[in-house]
Amino acid sequence: MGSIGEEIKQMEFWSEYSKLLINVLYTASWLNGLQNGIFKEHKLTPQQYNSLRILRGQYPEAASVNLLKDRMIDKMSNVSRIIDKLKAKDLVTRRPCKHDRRQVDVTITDKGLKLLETIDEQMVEWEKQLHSLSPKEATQVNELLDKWRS
Amino acid sequence: MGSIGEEIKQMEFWSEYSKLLINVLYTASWLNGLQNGIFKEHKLTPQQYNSLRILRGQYPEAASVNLLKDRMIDKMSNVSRIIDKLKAKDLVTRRPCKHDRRQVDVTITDKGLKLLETIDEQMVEWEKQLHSLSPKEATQVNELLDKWRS
DNA sequence: CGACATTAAGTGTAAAAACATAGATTTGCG
DNA sequence: CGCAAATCTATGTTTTTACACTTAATGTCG
Repeated sequence: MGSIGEEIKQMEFWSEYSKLLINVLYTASWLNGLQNGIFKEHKLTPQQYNSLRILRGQYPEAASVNLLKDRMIDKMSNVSRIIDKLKAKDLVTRRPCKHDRRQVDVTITDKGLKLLETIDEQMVEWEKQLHSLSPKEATQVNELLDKWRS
Repeated sequence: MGSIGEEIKQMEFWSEYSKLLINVLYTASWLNGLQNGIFKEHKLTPQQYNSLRILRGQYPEAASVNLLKDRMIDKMSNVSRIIDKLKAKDLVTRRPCKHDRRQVDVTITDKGLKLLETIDEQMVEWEKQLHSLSPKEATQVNELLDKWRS
């Protein structure tokens, strides 16, 4: 636990909402740090991984750059260049969309699917570290975060 | 609500922990996006803001670069350069520490304190948008996130 | 004291993010 | 149809991050 974690608990005079704000940002950063260990092994950035996951969700259909952008965790990403990197590693293909020549069809390759499978295995192991909440509690946080954003 | 938010709810076959992982990352990105609006007005990055907040917490004491690093939400930040930027705007001072000449004493200036006060006001207004949870629910999420990280 | 490990802060560099904008295509409407 | 607005992707540029390394100072232990 970092010192911020301690600090969050001590901010008695702050509103619960301020605490929640910082707590969520801090927890996300903590998760990112942990995940990066796995990503780095495969020379992927979190965003590249995120893109591949979305593309797998569409497979065997293609996804447009815009669809990717909409579904990315980080909306500000420059998807074109992320695709460039993935294409350079043969993890995706990119070809013009037939029905709308402005669009581009991005599809995950077998190599990309295989890489995700490998990472899946590691993720399953890694996620076991995160079971300090009961499934019920995890569900509860999920529901409350959804409600918060609504 | 972005499409990921919808998607999270639909991932019925995933473990609650996977959902929670993505949900926290997504919520943090959502919050960052909202906050950036305020920061940009004042030409601050989230990390510069974070540093200023920590320095205000220490005021009128100084903070070492290491103390800042430990308390930053994002641990990977290069604090030296963040301080450079803040110093260039006269929001902090930097002077050698007397007791340990390796260390540097970083202190928030009056200008920095004043800037934070301005931002505080905006934040209070902004945070009102985040009251779709009851205080009790906010407390609950805070407790559960703390437990999750432990 | 003196060699060696440790700690603190800063820097060089390549990669990635942020932001604005361009170029090409499609859409909608008079 | 024909033109303006909207949409989709890509690119140029600046700033920030990630990571390895350097320099300086302190701590440790013989």
